[in-house]
Amino acid sequence: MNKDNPGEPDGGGSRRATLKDVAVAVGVHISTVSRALNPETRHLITPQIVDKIAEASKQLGYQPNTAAYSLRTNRTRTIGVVVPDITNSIFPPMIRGVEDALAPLGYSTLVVNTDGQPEREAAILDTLVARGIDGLVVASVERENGAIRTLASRGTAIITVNRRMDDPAIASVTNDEAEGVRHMLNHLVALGHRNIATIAGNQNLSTGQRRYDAFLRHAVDMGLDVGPSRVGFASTFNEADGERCMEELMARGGDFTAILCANDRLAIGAIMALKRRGLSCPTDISVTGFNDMAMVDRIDPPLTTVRIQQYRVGNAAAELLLERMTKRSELHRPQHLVLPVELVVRGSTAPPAQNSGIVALNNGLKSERRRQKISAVKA
Amino acid sequence: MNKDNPGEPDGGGSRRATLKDVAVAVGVHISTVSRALNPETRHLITPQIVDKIAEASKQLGYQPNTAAYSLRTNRTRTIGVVVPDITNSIFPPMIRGVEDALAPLGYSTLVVNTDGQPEREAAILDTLVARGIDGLVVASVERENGAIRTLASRGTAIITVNRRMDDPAIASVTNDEAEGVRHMLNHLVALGHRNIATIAGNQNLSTGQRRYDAFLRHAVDMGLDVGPSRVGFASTFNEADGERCMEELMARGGDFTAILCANDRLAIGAIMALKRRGLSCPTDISVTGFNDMAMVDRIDPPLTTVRIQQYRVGNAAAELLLERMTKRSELHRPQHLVLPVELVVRGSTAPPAQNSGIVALNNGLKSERRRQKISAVKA
DNA sequence: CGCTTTCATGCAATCGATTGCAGTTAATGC
DNA sequence: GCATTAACTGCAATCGATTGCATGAAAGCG
Repeated sequence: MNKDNPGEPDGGGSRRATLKDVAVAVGVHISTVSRALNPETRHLITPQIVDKIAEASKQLGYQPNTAAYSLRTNRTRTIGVVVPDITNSIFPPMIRGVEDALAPLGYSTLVVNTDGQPEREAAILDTLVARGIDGLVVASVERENGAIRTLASRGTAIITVNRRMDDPAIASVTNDEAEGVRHMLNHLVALGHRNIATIAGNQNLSTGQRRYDAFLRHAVDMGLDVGPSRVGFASTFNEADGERCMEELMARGGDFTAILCANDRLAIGAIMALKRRGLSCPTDISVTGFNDMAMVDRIDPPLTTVRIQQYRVGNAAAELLLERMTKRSELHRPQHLVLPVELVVRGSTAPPAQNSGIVALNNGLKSERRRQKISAVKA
Repeated sequence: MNKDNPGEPDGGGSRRATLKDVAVAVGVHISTVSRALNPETRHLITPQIVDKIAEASKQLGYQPNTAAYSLRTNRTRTIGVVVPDITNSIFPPMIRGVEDALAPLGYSTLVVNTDGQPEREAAILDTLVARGIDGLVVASVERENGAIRTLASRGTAIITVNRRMDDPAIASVTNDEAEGVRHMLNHLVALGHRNIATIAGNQNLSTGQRRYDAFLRHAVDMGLDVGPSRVGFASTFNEADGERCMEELMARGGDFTAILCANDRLAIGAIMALKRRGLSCPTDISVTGFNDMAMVDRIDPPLTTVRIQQYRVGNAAAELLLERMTKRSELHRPQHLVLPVELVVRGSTAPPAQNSGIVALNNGLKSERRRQKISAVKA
């Protein structure tokens, strides 16, 4: 009486086997099959029957219908991963970190891009919750985000990764930005730099804000001069903005011998700006990055940077998320995991040259040097 | 009588509104609501009622339950994207190409990694079909793959992207490998190279095979000598294997002045091997890549390579897939789209030096040159 | 040997949508 | 003014699983 022919395991266009098919094959009720196939309820069924059901279900190639399962249980075993742009190479390792933790447990991952546009992000979050995702890993979040807050307050399991919100109620896994900046400043000072500029990132992002804060705090602690003429603000974490900021800083006088950039892409842009001006990194100016994204060890010059744990940050986020998705009974205390970072010294930093810095060069002579020095006076 | 309180649009832990909620709010049957909300069937309902329903549904924040929809219609509006490793930077642009084409139409994308392991791929494909995906974009496919073939023959919409199967029945969107290789050989010959080696990719992959075939064919056409001593085979498209192959080729004599690598990562490995040996690219040996993956324009030396259309290849695949998913009625003729490629000349290629090549150097003198020449004799 | 308890299984409701069919109402034709 | 048709809307089955409850049989007990 069945509309199609199940029974054969691999027929041409044959319907997928259902619980019912297995049930009639074995001669039991579908609820028995359901219980026998579910490890949680298997003990309710006579072992011999369980065996027969297992056999038949294998035979028929039975695979549970996800939609039916979701409809009934309200769980999809799907999570959403929201990134600004998968094309930005720091995100894929995070995504893999998430997937590798969750896939073995039967979860699938919906990956979506926001391009850093909050409105788009809001729309995307809507689609994801409409799809009934069990949890959300968000790498694109700004420091304040109403959509995320309402979702979280409604009980959706959410973890932000790499970035965090100001609201401490939203759990996060991030890197130790402050330590990274401190290490980097130490490194530069140890090389003899005293006049250090910075290209700060977008201050609406926790990464941008925290790295800049740390720069200010630690620079002062180390007795360095920081003034507005030594700070450029990038609105986007990309090469073009790095270039723009570097040019601005140079135009403003540029009495510095090193520049700490809030991430690798800004640093790359900064180096391009230097090159364009006929200056060289690190000979004239030391440039540092942050993140240690792929390939920055192979560029020219190899970038000195702070290595964040891109994969692990995603992996850890997935594990926290898992907790929140499963034992959603116990009320979730806010959780904030901060992973340690590591300084990676490469070729883009060097001791300040006798007469290095840009001031020297601003005053006319391109590749020649002058004596008027500010940098590395009495390191 | 309702278990929870819908009605308020944004309540605390309130249930999601269903068709039923909208129906009682308006005072019609749920089937009417369903039809009114579906553009296809909207015309069956009185306009005023449609308006009231639209109003109420907005008011209640109604969003259709995906699981219920899928269960009933057997369509999930979800597609699977299978890549070897999202961390490999040529894949993210393809994935974005797919997403950007499909997301506006309400499709979501499940991204999964195979790590190039066929067994893992098979298991992953199983999960995807178990989830009832409407279509599949596969970037990880080898030239022969039984799992894909059975899926396709059972009616699943499938497109392979970047790579293709030998079986012409499986639709694909790829790049013009042969043209890329031809352009590159032309470029090298124009520079004066006559002795050109190659590091071929995995021959189980269409990219590896086609690029190598093209190398052989066009090299012969151009009257170049190619012998076994000038061919290295990489089993994996990565830097380590490129390095290994380059070392082997050098150990074997290395009577060549340029080497064409089957992709950028192999080229990077080759350049590392040269550096390690104290040789320089392009002064001693010209090295070329394929793909133009991100950042190879910034490495040292900037890589001469063939630009494939990473984003467009994914984008086009999504569009073909869409056709196959929607009008699945008409029988699908095999489709193979091949996108044009472009030569990108950068710093890793140069005319052969007077006494360049490795033979010269193998015979003892490191950076010095000898007269015994094979290269660029009478170009 | 009869009664209670336990264990295994079946029954049927349910999740939230879609859709063929039936029924109602209104409109039209003559 | 009545019959016929058209236009809406409602009814109810259905998709495939899960699960509380009921029922049946077997086992234990006195």
